[in-house]
Amino acid sequence: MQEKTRRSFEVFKRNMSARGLKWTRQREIIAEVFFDAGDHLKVDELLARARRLDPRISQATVYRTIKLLKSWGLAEERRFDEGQARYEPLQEKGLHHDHLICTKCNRIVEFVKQRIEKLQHEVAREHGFEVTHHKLELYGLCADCRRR
Amino acid sequence: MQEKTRRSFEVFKRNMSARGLKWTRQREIIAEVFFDAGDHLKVDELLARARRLDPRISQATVYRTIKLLKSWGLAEERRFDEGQARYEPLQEKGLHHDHLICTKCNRIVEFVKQRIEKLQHEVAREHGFEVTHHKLELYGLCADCRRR
DNA sequence: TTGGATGCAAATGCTTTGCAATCTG
DNA sequence: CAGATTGCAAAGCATTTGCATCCAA
Repeated sequence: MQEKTRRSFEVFKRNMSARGLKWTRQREIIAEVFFDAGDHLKVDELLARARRLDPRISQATVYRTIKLLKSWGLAEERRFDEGQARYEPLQEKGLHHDHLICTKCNRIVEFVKQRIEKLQHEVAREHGFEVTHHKLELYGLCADCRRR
Repeated sequence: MQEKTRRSFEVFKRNMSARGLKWTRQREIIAEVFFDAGDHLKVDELLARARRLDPRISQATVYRTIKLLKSWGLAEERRFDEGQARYEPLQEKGLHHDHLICTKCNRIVEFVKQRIEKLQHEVAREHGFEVTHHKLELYGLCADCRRR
């Protein structure tokens, strides 16, 4: 298990006991797989990886566990232009990032651009809005796919 | 019917005959309601309005008509943080805009910010990407809801 | 007349939920 | 042991589709 996985893992575990919830084999496996992946996994991918460690894990449990992770700020749901949602481990708060998505190979690259965030707040202010969160997705071809 | 509605309406009609498709009562009503609304309608809202003009129109036909509108660049599908998609009439090409969405009253405000678009291309270039389209949504409270 | 269009209901794909059986604290 | 959790299958939603009927060209 990677170091950052361990940290998130512990937070998850602590949240469980703090709320009188139970620490089960399923939750342990799902959390480990999820935090270790670091990727933008879909539920079926997460389920497949979890089942390598224990074939009896059900899809329902994966959905239920993700819901807990989301509610405690440990996971974020992303909906790109696909049918299913993807989930991504959230490390420390405040480090918001956005995504570049290759429409050919589905590669997902994260980026941070302070100046864009600033301009967003500027736009919001002009319209009297107070922004709580935002979504910025850039779709196109990645370097590899452009060459082909 | 508004003037801009009429223009889109004619483009739609011309596309029909040019492709050997038929101009039906349903398509006429759905297109008129859609272009006149100018808003970000959900399918059930569009259906309700269409049924005021003809109660027999089916949901399936609304979905099928929207699919045509999308494929000809006359409608754009938007997926904010809701279950259902919203559709918006697309006037002339090239005038891209983004959205501010009030999480309390669901008001949707459109905006254009050239400098953000520029920065997006800059980010893409840094990562070797070639952007074809993007999605920028700012969620928060609108001026009215902030006061309350 | 005839192939496209419609309405209906059934089918989909993703996600959620009810419930009996099974575990954890 | 009580109450939380799980697996399973059924239910929910938004959207799509098969098919018999209908209609525009």
